Amino acid sequence: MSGSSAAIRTSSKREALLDAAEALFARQGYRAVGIDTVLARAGVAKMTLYKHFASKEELIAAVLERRADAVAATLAERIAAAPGHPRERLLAVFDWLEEAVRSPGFHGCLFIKAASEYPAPDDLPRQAALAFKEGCRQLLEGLSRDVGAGDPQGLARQLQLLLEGTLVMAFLQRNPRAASDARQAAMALLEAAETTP
Amino acid sequence: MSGSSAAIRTSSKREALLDAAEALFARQGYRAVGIDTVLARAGVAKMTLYKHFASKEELIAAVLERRADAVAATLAERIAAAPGHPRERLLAVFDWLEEAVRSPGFHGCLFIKAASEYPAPDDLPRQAALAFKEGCRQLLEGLSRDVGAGDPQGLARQLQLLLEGTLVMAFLQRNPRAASDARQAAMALLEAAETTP
DNA sequence: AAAGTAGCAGACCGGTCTGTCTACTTCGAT
DNA sequence: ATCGAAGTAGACAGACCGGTCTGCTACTTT
Repeated sequence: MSGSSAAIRTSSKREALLDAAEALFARQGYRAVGIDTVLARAGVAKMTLYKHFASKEELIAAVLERRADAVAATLAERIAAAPGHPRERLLAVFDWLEEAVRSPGFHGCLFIKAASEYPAPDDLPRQAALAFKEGCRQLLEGLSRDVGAGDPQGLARQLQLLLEGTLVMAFLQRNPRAASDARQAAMALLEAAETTP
Repeated sequence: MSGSSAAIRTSSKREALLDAAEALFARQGYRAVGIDTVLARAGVAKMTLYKHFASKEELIAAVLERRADAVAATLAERIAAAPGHPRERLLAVFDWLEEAVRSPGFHGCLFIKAASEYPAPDDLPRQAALAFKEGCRQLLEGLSRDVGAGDPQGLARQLQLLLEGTLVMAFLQRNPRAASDARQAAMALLEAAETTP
């Protein structure tokens, strides 16, 4: 089995580590969870972890990158499945948000928390978080352009504030209501941006 | 000096500890900073810390409570100083936000980060964060009522999303632009809420 | 002057952290 | 059958953690 270094990148042990790490970090925080806890949950030996990742920080970064890809794929899917009207496609993002926040596995935004715990500019987790949020912004900007907003970049940034605010408040209050508030606010901003070119 | 327990609560050592802790926690995170680092910065002995606070977690909670009071006082002041029009008073909150986010001492919201690092429902820091954000919501609700919004509670929750989103994005991007986006979005939401009672 | 107290420095405790290393097993490919 | 890679268990290092405890100093109150 898997003798090449390409295979290492998709090793089942590697996936098990990422699964365990993501679940534990999401629930308890990054610094609060030790390597040994991750190993025990993944059923993997310590040396195997350090064969795949140079350090705990790189493990965290890998978790974030995998999660970023998963979110991007899900969002693309939802947008493609939405009715053709650009407005509906943009609102599909907020529909996804509502679902994400309602999910029992939701324990706050993995990226925001990562940046909170590794705040130095050159910390890997912070960089991964920044890259992900920039990707979200670009997605919203494209959708904003499609709806014909006068200032699609500005609208995208405003919508992102609603999105991030929802992630924070839903986590803090343990209550998904923020998501419907965000959707309603997004519609209002959308209307204002459409009529004010 | 200060022999009574009332005096202990305003001891200069206590203030020094809170000052040092707040500065260090804000910059590096709560779990990343050890007790000894706080002690060294405050110039205080370990036993003195544990005379004032039962644990590190209670120190953190005390930092958050003091900060909550300070923010509430500043906000009340700004609102009182704003022109009489209710709309201007509400926007004064966003003016404060812009200043807070522009300040060189800004390293993200102390409360959001506390909840990220101590996410269990019965963790003191999380509870302090929740209480503070609820206070913010109530403040916004009062101001929303004053401007004559049809649904002041809903508007307040929407505005809070913008606020929290700004704190997150300004921290992540190390860029205060989010604050002006939030202000602009707030004005749009305000207008929509005024005309749609 | 005497007594009490707030604060000091720093040793100390048990435990946990990340990361390294060794010796052994498992198993597929040759 | 054998060789080598991947993985395992677990000891180990060295640092650091939060928290406790013991003396000692200096000052305030009586």
